[in-house]
Amino acid sequence: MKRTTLKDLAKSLNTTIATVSRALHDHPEISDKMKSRVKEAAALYNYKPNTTALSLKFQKSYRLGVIFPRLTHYYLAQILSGMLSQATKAGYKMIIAESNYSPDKEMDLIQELYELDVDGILILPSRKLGSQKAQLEKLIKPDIPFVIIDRLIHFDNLKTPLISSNDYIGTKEGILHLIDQGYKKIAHLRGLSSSTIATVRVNAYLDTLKAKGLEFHKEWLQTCKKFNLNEGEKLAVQLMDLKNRPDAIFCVSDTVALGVIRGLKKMGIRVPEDVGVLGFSNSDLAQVSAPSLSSIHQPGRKIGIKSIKMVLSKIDDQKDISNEHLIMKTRLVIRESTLRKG
Amino acid sequence: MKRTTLKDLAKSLNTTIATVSRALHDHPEISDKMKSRVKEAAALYNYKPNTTALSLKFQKSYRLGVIFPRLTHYYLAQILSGMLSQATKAGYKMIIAESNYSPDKEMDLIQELYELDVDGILILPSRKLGSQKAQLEKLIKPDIPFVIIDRLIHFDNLKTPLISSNDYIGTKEGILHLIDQGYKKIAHLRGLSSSTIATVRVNAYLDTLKAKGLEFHKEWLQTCKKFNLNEGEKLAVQLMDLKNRPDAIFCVSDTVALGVIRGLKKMGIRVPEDVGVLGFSNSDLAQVSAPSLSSIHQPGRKIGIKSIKMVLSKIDDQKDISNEHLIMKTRLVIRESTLRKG
DNA sequence: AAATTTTACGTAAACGTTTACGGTTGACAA
DNA sequence: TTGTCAACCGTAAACGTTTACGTAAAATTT
Repeated sequence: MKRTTLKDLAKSLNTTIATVSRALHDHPEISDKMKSRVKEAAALYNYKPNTTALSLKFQKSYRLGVIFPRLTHYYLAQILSGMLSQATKAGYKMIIAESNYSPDKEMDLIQELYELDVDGILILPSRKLGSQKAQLEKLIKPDIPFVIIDRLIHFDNLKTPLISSNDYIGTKEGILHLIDQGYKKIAHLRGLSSSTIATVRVNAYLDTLKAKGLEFHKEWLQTCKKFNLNEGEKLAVQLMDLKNRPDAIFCVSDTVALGVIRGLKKMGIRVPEDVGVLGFSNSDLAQVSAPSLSSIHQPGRKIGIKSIKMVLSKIDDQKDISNEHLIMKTRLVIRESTLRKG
Repeated sequence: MKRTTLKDLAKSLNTTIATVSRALHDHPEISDKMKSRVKEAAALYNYKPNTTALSLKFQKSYRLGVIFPRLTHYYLAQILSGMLSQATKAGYKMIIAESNYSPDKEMDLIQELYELDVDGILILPSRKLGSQKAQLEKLIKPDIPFVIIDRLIHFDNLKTPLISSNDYIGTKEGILHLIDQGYKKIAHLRGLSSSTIATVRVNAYLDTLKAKGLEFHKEWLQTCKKFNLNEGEKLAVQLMDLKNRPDAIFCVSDTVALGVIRGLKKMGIRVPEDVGVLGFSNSDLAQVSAPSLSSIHQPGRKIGIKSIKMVLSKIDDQKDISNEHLIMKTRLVIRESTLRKG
């Protein structure tokens, strides 16, 4: 009924725990005969080492902590899924916490993770983080690897590895696609100014417009705060009320994009014929909407997998990762909402 | 730098580990003076007990294992979110695994969870489970609590607690709402016949039709296999090709429902004016679709929370939970896709 | 044959806890 | 004075591992 231990094996073989342990690890000072006897017994009694005892012995918890702002978003769940598969493969367990987009909660959770003796921490910081950056920096213990995902946060006195998608190129490809489809007046509903990633996208947007010689008006660049349907709808109406109307809208998220489409429809504006709409993240929402939504796919699973690999390369192989910046390729997924040619 | 241990406290107070431990636990054979000295030092050095050592000592891992078919579905992520918050609150960690809807993978994962010494297992079995039921039953160890979520599986020689939403009443309310909106020919795209829950919904559907004296044709009851957009679309076309067309379609999931809406639209059929469409689960897809989708909300978070509470009532309080069947209330969320009156 | 090395295994400490048991003080009663 | 009994604290074992160190027998060298 109870799990077999080294002691059980030792007793049944009339030897000691030490010998059994060494035999199982193919220690050179154990005879081949003893090794095979031990391994046979281990297989017979289905011996599995007790991970708790190993943790205590090696002062390693084999636990990784990760803080998500939320789990019910497609992209974030994809990241989690990638993390879990990779961590499990490497014999690590994950402790998952939800910050609910609250920077304060994040700080508390980091503390709790340290108290649980995690061997590493991964975090997807809230986009509302800003003034609390310094506070966050103080919490980080340099001897425990700390990886930041999906944000580009640079601390003053501390280097931390970063992982995100390449939103600059992703955005650029998206805008080029819009231009290719004949859209000439492209608006952008951007993310918070406190988010470096939002700024990266804005820069890519502006750079591409300029490179292609397209016009730009500052009324075409609006900032989202709620990131929900209603906000998209309102901003769409606002954009269409301008005397110089845009003919395409590049949105910070799929949800906002769907709000935009809803707003446009209510005003009798056709998508994609009159106005093109481009989302971001390629969530499950994109393909079910009507019209289906073109979007910039972020490789969530890959980001999850890579981030775990990075943490473990530090933990298991003492690799210095403090300067690593992993920027993963996006992929433009073209659907109906931007397709008015061919 | 390193974490404070009982040994550290003992040394700094010139006493022994045993005394420190007892003082922290308010043992009666420790003087009040010593207690306050110890507690003061513990606070000063920020002592936190080592969970690994406790696990080893008490032969409890404080880990719960849970197997999800997938994490990127809204409803499932909600359940996970509820589980995590409750487990954390109780000082337990969760080991999460993804079965990818494969019964074989599920079996493997259960084994792996046992090897990780989990104190309890929760599982959302694949809907394709069927012939493997007996095999699953054999894997279950009676001394480790095993809770089945979102399915109604009854084993031959073993009682396991079940948790799910009350799909019978949920379905009934949904159908009654359709009837209330004037729909008279209601079709149902059902789940797999191997799923007890799918059968419950079919029964509720049939019972309600009969109770209200509505007509039923067996062509109106079709079985989904893929549960994706395309399948919904195809089945919608199929239903509309019948000489006796239904005027409402109750779907097994929101995704299928959105596929149905897409199919209907392509055929020029208006939703909800000509045909009403009702989904299930109330995922994030429901509110963003056009028209927005009425759906039957399943209380994911609550199910997650309750299931953890149930497992822990067995682990921590030795409560017998083998006969527990927790059936949670659903909530009908009425949106545009079924609303053709007022 | 004696000295030396090698081979192969056992002993015990350590990781951080809890707790049964033992032991030392002092107060109080006989 | 001697004995009894709390009150209070220390010793050590246990949970399941790994591993430095010790040690016996066997193999090799002189």
